[in-house]
Amino acid sequence: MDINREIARLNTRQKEAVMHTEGPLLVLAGAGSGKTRVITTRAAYLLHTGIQSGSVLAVTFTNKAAREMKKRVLSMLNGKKNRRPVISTFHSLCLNILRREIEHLGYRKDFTIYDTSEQLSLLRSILNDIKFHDKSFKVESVLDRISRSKNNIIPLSDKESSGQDDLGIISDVVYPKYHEALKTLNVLDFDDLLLLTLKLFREHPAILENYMERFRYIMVDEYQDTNRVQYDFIKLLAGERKNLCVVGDDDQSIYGWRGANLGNILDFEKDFSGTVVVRLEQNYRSFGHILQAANGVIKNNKKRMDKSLWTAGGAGPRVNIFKAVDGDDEARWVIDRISLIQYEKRISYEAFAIIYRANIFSRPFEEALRRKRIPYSVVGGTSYFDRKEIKDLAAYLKIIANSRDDLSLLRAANTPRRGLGHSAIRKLADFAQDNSISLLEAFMRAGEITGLGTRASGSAIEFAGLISRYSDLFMKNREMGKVFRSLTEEINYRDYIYELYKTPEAAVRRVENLEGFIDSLSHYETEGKSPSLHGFLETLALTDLLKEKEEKTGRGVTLISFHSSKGLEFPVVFIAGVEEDILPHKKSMYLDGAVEEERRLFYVGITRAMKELYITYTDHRVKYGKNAPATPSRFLDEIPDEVIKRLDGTEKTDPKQDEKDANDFFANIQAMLGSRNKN
DNA sequence: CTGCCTGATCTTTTT
DNA sequence: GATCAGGCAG
Repeated sequence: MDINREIARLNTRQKEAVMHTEGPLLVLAGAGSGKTRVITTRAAYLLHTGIQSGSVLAVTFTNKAAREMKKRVLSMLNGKKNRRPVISTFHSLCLNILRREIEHLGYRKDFTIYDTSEQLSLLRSILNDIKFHDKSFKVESVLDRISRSKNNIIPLSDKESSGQDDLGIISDVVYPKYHEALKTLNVLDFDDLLLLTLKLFREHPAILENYMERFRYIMVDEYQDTNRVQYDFIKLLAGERKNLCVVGDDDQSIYGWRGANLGNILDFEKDFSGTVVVRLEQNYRSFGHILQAANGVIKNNKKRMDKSLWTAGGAGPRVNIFKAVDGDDEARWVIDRISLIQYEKRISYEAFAIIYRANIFSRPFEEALRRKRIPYSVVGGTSYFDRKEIKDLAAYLKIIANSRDDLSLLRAANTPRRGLGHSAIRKLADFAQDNSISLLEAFMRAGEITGLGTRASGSAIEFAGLISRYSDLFMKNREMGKVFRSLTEEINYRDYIYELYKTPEAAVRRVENLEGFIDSLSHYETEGKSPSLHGFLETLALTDLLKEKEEKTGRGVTLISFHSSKGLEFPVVFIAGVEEDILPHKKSMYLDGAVEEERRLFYVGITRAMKELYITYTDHRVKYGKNAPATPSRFLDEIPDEVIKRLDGTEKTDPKQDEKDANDFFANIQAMLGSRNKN
């Protein structure tokens, strides 16, 4: 594909964004306005104008976005493989920098990364150590506080108005201990990746200078989702040159609750003088009526940059609103409707999505779908619980890669059981402490520990031997997959699985996971340029291999939360449970600005729809076991009357309008089938 | 260790 | 009302 032809296909605004290469640029990209296309074309264009390969940096939040962009840029750069931008997530960009430079901060180079569950077990063990057993505090909330303070995003109101609450006090006590523990374990958490890179840049201007020289053109995707640390990092890297292009949509900022700072995008012009602002308002996704509904809703927000979506396409059918009796009725009605549309119009089930506020609402829809034997897939939820075997084996790999990771060592040492009980572990840990050595070294020297039984010390020594033997093998051997397989065989992990899971089906599934895990290592090894165990563990930490597989297998009707739906599109969308206390959520009503975020959520949901949009709510809904009356969401009133079609007899509809709607819909089936891949 | 009971909680999620 | 974590007894 030729870059000039690509540019010729853009609209005026998009072109403006692509061709404006020097100085700060803010691209306000409305939903469905071809945002990704602009970023990728811009990257390709920059390289085309002769800018050095590797000087163009595009930062995203998710691996999925990064992957998609790489693919598209690559296809535009056909024949010029030597020219390619750096496209990376915040986290993996920082990880790469730290791998190279972290010694300047007094850390070791061979660190490994802890995921959330490992952070939690570390915290639990710290709380145990300080004999803090107050069960009114959840470890999760302590971790949340620590993470917030690491990201420098605790709202002032927390510290000042409410004073220091109890959770804050305990978090303040635990934070330094947690930090210290990570350092001795030679481990970083996700927040550290960003935070330490920022620290590195601040404390070592020469290093920052290096990276500023390297990345001369910076682009940031989903800028409305950046937090304080990310903002500082980008600002520092952009330096005086300020060839910084940020792309985002303040109207789609829905992650304020986890630290995203809407101010970053709203104040961009102020922060970077001379900013050029380009608004992308032409929408290529949805019919006009859907956009009118979206515009009508979002314009009620005070904190936003004024803009409004439009389409060169048709108005399409009106937005359908249905009031159900209760939650079950709502689910039944939605599924009947899906069934009807799919039968009449011969569209595949993949064309439908049901969007809700909280994952718990998927339940009645799942049941109704199952009853009708309609295929579906639920996106999100916490399904990553059932991967114990992955965590077990990852613990082995982690202690092999990082001999200081005591926590992983403990997990590995007892799975499968190796006859090392509480007291033996206690003695080993004390010995390590007294001699200020790592736990693994203590295992090696278990023979020296007085009061440790011969059986226990034998076990410990044997385990330490196993780890060091495999450390060597992983270092030397080029076939890590094979080495790993022999490790799992040596520890009889398969037998352990069969022992653990009574039913054969469960055991078989686990064994499949085990096999899949080994395969993913082999696969990583053959794909990558210079594979290493550390590299594999990084991929594991920064990308969820299992989850990505699930995404691909996603079949049938999609059940999804507002949050997860961002960035996706579906021909026919149902938004369910549009009621007060659900949307806006009950807990958002007291928080300043939170209702506006709820409104954005609704806006995101509406703008997922390409051809048809259905909004449902109920008269009564079962809440906490009680059947309580429900009130339609205040946001419903914000949709202009003329684009609404009531399907519940609340309003008399003009039969002629109905016929017109049906015709519009029919006329667009072709488009619906052929336009899944926009842009 | 396992399984049962009790009580607390009931938004959203990526890396 | 359902679910899950943590406590406690066996």
